[in-house]
Parts: sequence; structure tokens; C-alpha cells
Amino acid sequence: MTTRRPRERGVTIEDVARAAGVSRQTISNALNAPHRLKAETLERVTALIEELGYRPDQSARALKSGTRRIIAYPTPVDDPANPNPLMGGFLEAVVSAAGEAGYRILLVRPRPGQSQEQSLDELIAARTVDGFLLSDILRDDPRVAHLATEGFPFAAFGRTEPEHPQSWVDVDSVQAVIELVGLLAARGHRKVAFLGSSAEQPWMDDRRDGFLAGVRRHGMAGQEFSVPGDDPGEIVAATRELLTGRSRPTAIVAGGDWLALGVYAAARAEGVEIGADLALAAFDDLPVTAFLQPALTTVRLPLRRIAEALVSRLLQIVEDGVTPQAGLLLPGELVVRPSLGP
Amino acid sequence: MTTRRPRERGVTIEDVARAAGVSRQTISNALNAPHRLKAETLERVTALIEELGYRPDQSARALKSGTRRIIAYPTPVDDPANPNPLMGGFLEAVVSAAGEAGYRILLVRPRPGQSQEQSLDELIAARTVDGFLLSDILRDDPRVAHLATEGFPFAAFGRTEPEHPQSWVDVDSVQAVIELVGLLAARGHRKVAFLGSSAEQPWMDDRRDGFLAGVRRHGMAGQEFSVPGDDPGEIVAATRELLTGRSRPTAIVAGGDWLALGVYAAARAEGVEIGADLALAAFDDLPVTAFLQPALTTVRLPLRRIAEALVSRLLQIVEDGVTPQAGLLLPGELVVRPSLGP
DNA sequence: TGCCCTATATTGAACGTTCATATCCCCCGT
DNA sequence: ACGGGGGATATGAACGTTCAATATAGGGCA
Repeated sequence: MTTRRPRERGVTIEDVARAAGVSRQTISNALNAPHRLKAETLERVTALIEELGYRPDQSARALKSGTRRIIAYPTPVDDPANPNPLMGGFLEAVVSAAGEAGYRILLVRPRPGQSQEQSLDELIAARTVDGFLLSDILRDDPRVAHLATEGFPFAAFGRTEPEHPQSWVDVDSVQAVIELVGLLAARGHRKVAFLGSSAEQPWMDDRRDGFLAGVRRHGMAGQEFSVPGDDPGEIVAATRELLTGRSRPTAIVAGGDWLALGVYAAARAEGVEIGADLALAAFDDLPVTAFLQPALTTVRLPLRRIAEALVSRLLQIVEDGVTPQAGLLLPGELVVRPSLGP
Repeated sequence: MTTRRPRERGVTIEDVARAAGVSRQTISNALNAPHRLKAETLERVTALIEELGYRPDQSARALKSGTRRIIAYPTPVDDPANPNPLMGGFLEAVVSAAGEAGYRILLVRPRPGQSQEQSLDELIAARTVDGFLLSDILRDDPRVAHLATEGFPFAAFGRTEPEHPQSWVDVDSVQAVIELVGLLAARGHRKVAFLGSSAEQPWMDDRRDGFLAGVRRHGMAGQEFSVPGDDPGEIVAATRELLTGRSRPTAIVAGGDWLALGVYAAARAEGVEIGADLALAAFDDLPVTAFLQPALTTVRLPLRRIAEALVSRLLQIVEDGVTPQAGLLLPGELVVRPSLGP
């Protein structure tokens, strides 16, 4: 039964060299420094490499050269019952961007009983990866602090503290929400509410800040409303309260499409017509909102550009040793749809 | 500017050996074959390893031992505008299961202009990974055929052809949908419809087959309805047509929650009350359906168990050379909610 | 007492690359 | 004719680990 298969070794550089009647180094050069070969030799060797299907052993190459061509991505500890629906799209974008540069993404996560920092340390000490891509950055994120003191390359989706390397990329949520509020102001709304989640998510605070800034700028009456978590039932309940309260707003800015889904449900329950009785705007542009009626005004995250910027910044550190001097704020894309009203 | 940092080398086995006053091999044994050491030596060496933070260099270990402890997962070519919302949860489950066994997941994808098979070949030839985890298996999937002829370890989420290794895991969709139809029959429905997508997805065919089998078993009148793609607009339009047609069914089984979302929208537009005028059941248990009113009856995918089974089967091949003789069908979990009616 | 066996530890080699250096060969200028 | 130079290729060593073979010591047994 347990026939441990002796994994057959593949084609090595030596095999190609012998077949071509040249030395190891010539094969190596054909791949890494083709200009050093005579045109004729290069052609012959290249053909042979192709024919034999030779690829340099990643481990051997990594051992000698010290570079792994692998980027670690600590997978966010997602609630399995409520996974981030944009995760797939983000990963896809990251994998593409990294692949373009010849790098691959390694998903990692702390083992049971292991802290996040220990998990990073293990990867660093074992020289498994060249750098880290972090997302869902918290305030004073321990991972950032740790990598900063280790001096190990990383790039972050989400702002890092000023005392740490500024190799981050983020969406300019504040600006985007200010613009959303501006659109509401232009439509005559004076009494608006922000519906946020009170979880410790910096991006939610940004969106709230954008709301407050917009309200102030346009001299509107703005109230905040927070739901403890991400639970749909709670979101709907909180929104119904908001809609039936004495000071019912004429417009709501939701801190995320997920919350906006609750507003749709609450509005239906209360007989409030979104787009007519109530203007609604949100953030994230989740695909599911395509089923909502009227369609939801929201802000789309430029995931592709975020991924590209993250990878490019990380590789600049890894390959050139250049740490970006400032973070990069990318604009969110306003998608105006009928939920905003006429 | 471009100060190519000479990545400082870390703690090596030699450093630990010197500090402990023993040989390299003793350190190696402390980690890989502790029983060979005298208890006292083991303790001393282990403490030193901890103190110096020594971890064997992955590349060196891989080079010598031939095992990478890395599993490749070709990321599905997701439509970025409509990513699979369950992807995050599935990956999380896979990463956990693999991590438990000391393996990590490497996300891979063909480079532009490269076929899927070429991409696999590259990883095999470069000895980058120990095996593959495939998902979204198509009929006569070229990746499966390729890995089968290469004799390279893999496990598949989705059934593979009988002539190939049966190292797959899948959800027993047929059985689950038969049960759904049974619930409808028990509630007195005689005229039911299946709403499916016509994309080439074997799992959709399974769900359709389950519907047909259930309908036959209960002597019901069953009609099929197919939407060309996954576009929300098309789904809603098709469903409205179904609802306003002459032979309107009293119940709909949707091939996925995504399609069911369209049914909710269509029903609202046509003034049809789900749960009262129309029974509805679907498949997938997407988190967003928690906002639907009435709540959706659906089938939950046992992602955690799927991931565990996939990893366990793959590692059995990789580590013990044992290929499973038969695929594994896991039951879907029926989640009965009010959309099914009283 | 001498021998073998086991438990423990060490040494040399090998895994497959790439780096640094060496060698070869041909052409050019004086 | 000779030395120099540079393009092209070859050689030895090293990356850090584990495998295989070997050394050393102690214990049991005849």
C-alpha cells in the first residue's frame, strides 16, 4: 500500500549541457544572460532547452541566488459564514500583477496557537518568501510594526502609521464620500445620515470622516448611526429604527454596500421608496447589488490598480531596495445610479 | 538610489551546531528525527534553536529532500466584475486544512499567451510544488488529462472522467436537489420549474439532473428554463417571462442563489409573493441572501469538509503514493427557510 | 575477556543552481 | 612577429540542507 514513490528527478542543467556539448554555465547564461552567447550557440541551446523541457529547479536557484520569487499574502481571518465577496477579485488582480513580474502569491496564515508575528517570523527565518503583501490593515497593525523592525520588505493595502515605512496603497474614501455627499447636496438634501459599522475598521472611519466633512462643507444636518457588527438582522433593525424615528433623514450614506442591502430591506418593510422618498448611496460596488431595484449608487474600488500598485511597490523594495517615501491614495470611482433619486 | 540590498543571510544550521558544540547533523536530527538524540542533548539543542530563532532554509531543504511542502492552486479565471463570492471562504478553508499538515497554498495562473497545461508543466518542471489542487472542473478538463498523463499528484473539486485518477471530491448536488423537490412535492406542488444557467458548468447540469429526477420520482410536471449567462438583467427578464407565461409554475428551483436573486427581483416586479404565491429554493447559501425577505431555502456547500477532504487526498498521493480508488461525494446541507412556503 | 549489538554522534557527499574566476581563441595594432 | 584585448566558453566553489556511511562508546552475553 504505502509505496513511497521516489519522486523521479527531472531534467537538470547538466543534462542540457551534455546534450548540447557545452558547459553548465553556458546553459545558465542562455537563460539569464543571453547576450553573452554567440548567436548560433544561443539558438542551438535554446532549441535544446525547449526540446528537453528544461526549467531551472526553483529551489536550487533560490538557494544560490537568495531570491524566491514568491510573495506571501496572509489571508485575512475571514468569517467563513460571511466571507468578503470581493476577496476573489482582489486575489485575482494580485496574482495577475505579481505573475506579470514573474512572482507568485503564497497564501499563509498563523497555525493554531501561533501569533501573526510568529507566523511572519517563521516565513522570514525559513527564507520562504521575498516579501509580504498585507491587507485589512488595522490601526497600529502589529504585523506592520513587526515587519518594520525586522526591516523585511512589505506593501500594505491600507494606511500604516507615520513612523513606519510608507509603502502602502489605499482608496481615497474620504474624498469619494465627500463627493457623494456633494451629489446629495446638489439634489437638495439637507438632512442626511451615515450608517456605519462600529467594528474596528479604519476604512469605515474614513468613510465616516468623509461624510462628516461633506456635511460640514455643505452646511447640512448630518447624523451618524452605527450598527454593532455585520449581522444582517441587526442592520435591518437599526435602519428601520432610523427610518421611523422622529428625525428621519431624506438621504442615507451607507458605509458599505453590505449595509445598504439592509437599507433596501428596511425601506421595503417600512414602505419607504428608495430613490423617491429616500436617497441612498454606499461604497464597494458589490456585484450582488446589480439585482437591487432601483440600482444602487456606490463607489467602486479600483482593485486592479490597487493590486498593481501594491505589487509594484513591493517589488521595488525587494529588487531595488527602494522604499517609497509616501503612500499612494487612489481615487474611488463614483457609480451614480437611480438610488440617488432624480 | 538603486542600492541593491545584499539580503543578509540568516541563521544557518552551522551556526546552531557551533553554538551547541555539536555537528550539523545533530541539529538536523533534533528537528527531523528527535528520537535519535539523547534526551539531554535534544533539550539543549532545542533550546538553542529557539533562542537563535533557527528555521531550516526552505530552499535548501527542498533541494536536498525533493519535497516542497507547497500545493499549487490554479486560481479560476474569475470575471473580475462578478467574482465568485464564495472564493474567499473556500480558500480560507483550503489554507487552513493545508496548514494543518504543514503545507502552504501557492496561487498560480497561466501567463498571458500561455495555456493552462503549459502553466502546469512549468511548475512541474521547475519543481516548484508537490501537487495541485484543482477546482471548477469541467467535463474532459484538459488540466486533469494533462496531470494524469504526467503522473503528477493532484486532487480535484469536481468529478473527473472515469479513465483518470479518481482523486476528486464533490457535492452530491443531485441528491440534494432531489430532496428539495421532495419538500416541494410534500407541500403539494405539482407544477415546478428549474431555472438554470446554460454556461458549461457540470455542477449546473447536476442540479438540473437532480431536479428532473425528483420531478420524475414524484410524478410532477417539470419544466426547464435556461438563462444564457450570469447577467442579472437577463436573469430577471427570463424569470419575469416565466412568471407571466401561460403555464406559470407554483414553485421554482433555481440552480444557484445567484439565479434566485433574480427570482426575488422578478417576483417583486410582477407582484408575486414568494413563499405564498410562489415557492422558491436554490443552491449555494450565499451570505447576501440573509437580506432577502422571506429568507431563501437553499443548500449549503460543506466548504470546510470539502477542503479537508481535498487536502487529505492530495497529501495521501504526495506523501504515501496512494491514489484514492473512488471519488468522494459529500452531502449538501439543506437549509429550509420561509421561501419554501408553509 | 572478548565480541557483537545498539544508541548516539560525526563526516563526506550530494541536491542543482549561479557567482567569480579562469581559460581559450581570434583579431588588431605597432 | 608579438603582446594586448575582448568575446566566448569552461571550471571550481558555494548556497544550506539531508542522506549514507562511518566512528565511538557502552551494555549484554557467552
